[in-house]
Amino acid sequence: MTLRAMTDEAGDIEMILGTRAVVEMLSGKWNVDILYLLATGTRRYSEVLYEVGEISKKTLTQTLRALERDGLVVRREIPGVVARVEYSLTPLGWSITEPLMAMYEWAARHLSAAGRYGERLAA
Amino acid sequence: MTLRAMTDEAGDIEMILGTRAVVEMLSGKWNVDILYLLATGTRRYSEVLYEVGEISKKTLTQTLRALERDGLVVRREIPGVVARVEYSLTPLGWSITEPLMAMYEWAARHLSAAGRYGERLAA
DNA sequence: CGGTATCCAGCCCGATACTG
DNA sequence: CAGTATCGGGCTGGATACCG
Repeated sequence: MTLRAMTDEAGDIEMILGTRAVVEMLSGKWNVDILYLLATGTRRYSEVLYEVGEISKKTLTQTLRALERDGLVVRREIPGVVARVEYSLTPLGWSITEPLMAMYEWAARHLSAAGRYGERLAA
Repeated sequence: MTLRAMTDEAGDIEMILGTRAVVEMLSGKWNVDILYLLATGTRRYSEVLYEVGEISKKTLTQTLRALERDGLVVRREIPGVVARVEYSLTPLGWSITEPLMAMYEWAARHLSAAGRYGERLAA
């Protein structure tokens, strides 16, 4: 669907609000990383901490809580002697991989050729 | 294309970097608004200032410069007695409306049903 | 193990005032 | 008209230490 066809049937304001909402859900230094990680399977807190890299525990908790509030991630406590928590994508979380793919494909077609996102983030 | 098919042929790191790059280009309070505005046609600085709403001149200039550095927007000075500058989308700027549409469509399908976009969702 | 509590630096963004 | 200069508040994210 094109932008033009879109603007004909949806108010520009709704488009702005909707798009902004998605961008905000994905904004933050680690949101995309965590979403992609959980898309490869459920992880425990400490696994996310280790696999994401240099993220601090505070920031990890903050980010996971935000993703949870947005309905993209579920937090599940596993009963036991020691604390054990698992995080995984919700159906909504899975569905957002579609726009995520659209973004990646766009970047691959328009940015990677120019080597334009190599310096954006050193992970 | 699915996430799974994607991860098979592209490194996870490239996916993260590419997606992050797009999110960063769109992050910021006014980026999406300005992109959608310019998608409806070229505007002068003062027109953008008025049509976007409560944005300050400083922030508008900052945002336009950032979009320009990212190659999404062109700035053109029109010779004349008084200063006059026009902003419009580049081909790259036009092309990014595709992921933008993907985000809006996702929001329309998954978020608008739950009410306002500002609200959080239940899992 | 899976978090909180605290402190703190940096940046994003706005308000206001001034300029070629 | 299209900015820049300056000031400052608020939020984000990291460092470190502590806890059930």
